[in-house]
Amino acid sequence: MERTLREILAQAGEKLLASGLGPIEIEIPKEEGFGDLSTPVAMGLAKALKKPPRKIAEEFVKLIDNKNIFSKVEIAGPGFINFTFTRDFLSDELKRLITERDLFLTENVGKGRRVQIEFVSANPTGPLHLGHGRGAAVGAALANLLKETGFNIEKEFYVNDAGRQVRLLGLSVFAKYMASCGIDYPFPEDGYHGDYVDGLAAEFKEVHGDSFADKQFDEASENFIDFAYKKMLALIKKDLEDFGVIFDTWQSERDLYSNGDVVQAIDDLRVRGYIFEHEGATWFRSTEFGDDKDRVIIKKDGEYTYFAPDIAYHRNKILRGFEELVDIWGADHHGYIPRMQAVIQALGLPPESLRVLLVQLVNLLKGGQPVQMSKRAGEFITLREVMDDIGPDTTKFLFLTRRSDSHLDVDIEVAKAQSSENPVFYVQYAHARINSIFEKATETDGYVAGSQKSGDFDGALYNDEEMRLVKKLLLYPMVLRGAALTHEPHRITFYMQELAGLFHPYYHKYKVITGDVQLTKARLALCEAIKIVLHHGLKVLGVNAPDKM
RNA sequence: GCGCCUGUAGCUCAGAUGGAUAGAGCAACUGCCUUCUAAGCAGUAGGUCGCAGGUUCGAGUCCUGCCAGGCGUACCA
Repeated sequence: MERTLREILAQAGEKLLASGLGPIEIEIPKEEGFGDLSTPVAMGLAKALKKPPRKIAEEFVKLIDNKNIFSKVEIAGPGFINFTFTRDFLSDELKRLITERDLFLTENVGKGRRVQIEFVSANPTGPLHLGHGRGAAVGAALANLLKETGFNIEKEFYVNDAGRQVRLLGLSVFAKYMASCGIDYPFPEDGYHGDYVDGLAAEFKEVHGDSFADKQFDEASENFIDFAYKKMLALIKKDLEDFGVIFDTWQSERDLYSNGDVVQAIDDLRVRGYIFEHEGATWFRSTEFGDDKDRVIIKKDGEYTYFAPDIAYHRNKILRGFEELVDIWGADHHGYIPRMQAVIQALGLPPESLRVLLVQLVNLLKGGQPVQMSKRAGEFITLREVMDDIGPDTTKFLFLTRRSDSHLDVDIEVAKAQSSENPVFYVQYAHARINSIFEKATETDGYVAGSQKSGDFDGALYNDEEMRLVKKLLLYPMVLRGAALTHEPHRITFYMQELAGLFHPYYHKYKVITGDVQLTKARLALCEAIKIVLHHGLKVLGVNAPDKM
């Protein structure tokens, strides 16, 4: 529907102005009286053409072809052009939706462009918490969105298996292990305190006995670090799998060092003239690209800062051939965006090659009271706990009903209590109900199972409520496209709720299966179309579309 | 101090690239199950879009200042 209008308007635009108008804005009017779709294009041209908007709108309307698909083209308000489609056109579109299915719902805007989405990338030093879960839900949904709109997507988890944090984990486990061997060993000041650390120490002892009891940490560090972070990584992987989030690749930070990527990346920047030495340290001149200050990448003591492997990692992504990089970070890392953007530009790429999506941390409440979370003290609610309590579908939906950069309060008590009246069930229920109708229809004489898929029905039989549903369905491709281009999966969530919100009252008011064969066929077709769209939307969100509930 | 994000109904949040009379869910109250699923439906309410200016045909949306909350501002990760 919107696609057709977009083409028609573009043609008219070329006639109006030889240079064309560029992308023409198409809106969904707030009121039904304003037509099915609308464009404010004339108002935007008023200044350039030095004519009143309504006058421009009139001229524009004259240039529009294919008028037969509109039942009304109206100039309204300050200069809106409102389009109302004919029933025949809408009915044909619905038939296409039913027969072409996903092909009709999706539009190839990506044209196979290679995009990598890196998300979660939690340190393998403990279980995933709720914030990671939110990142996982958003990243997976975004990946689905972009896949459905023609992008070539790879999902990657960056494993911070080098550096201070995993070392600290190893040391924490070492201390607990020593204690369990009856040896007094000081627990590291910034060590990890969670129960899982005790678990790791116990497991280690089970495997190795007390054969390490006479060792210093420096002698045994690799044993402990490797053992601990690999266990944690396996746990993270399992949590994500159970959450329904599967990664294509897992990139190890250690490999960046052993491959020589880190050294090469710095050499590369040096050749390009963005590296300098100052007070014994090696710096990256990020101010060249708008960062507040230059950044150290090799410290006075010869150690790399965390920034060095990050540079190498992003360079590595580019060398792998990705045309666009999406990083999903916790909002507390927003301060790193300028320096990462500087890296991208220093490597010769346009700044828009890297898009950083910030996911706000999740604020956890328990019965209205904030729960203090501290990873170091081992006090935090894990994704696992919430997922086990309210289920992966509800958890994901919850994370996806809000813009990713908005603060999110999750009251764990409320989330549990509301598990049966959560919006996700509202949407899933619509899907299940339609399936139930189909089951009933196949039992009824005259309706062969799946016959509604042929698109053989008479759209003229639809009443107002049904036409409203038809139009809503035909807007889905536009919503999907918009959500993909803006990287905003929550738009799909809202659309899903709106669609279900039209279907349930309709279901309640009208019987689909009636004595009238033609009417029944038409209604089954409409239900089929709704089911197709619900299924597609839920798939994008990573949520199940159950046939029974 | 400086930078980024947020401020919309009692609560949680949408609001599309600057468009027409600012929306939904939850919570509250009242009704509806011999019917294709009551995880549903129908009805009832709520607003100085943080405050003050500005830009223009038009501002919740853009700009400036202020207020409030969060985060960041390391040769930590």
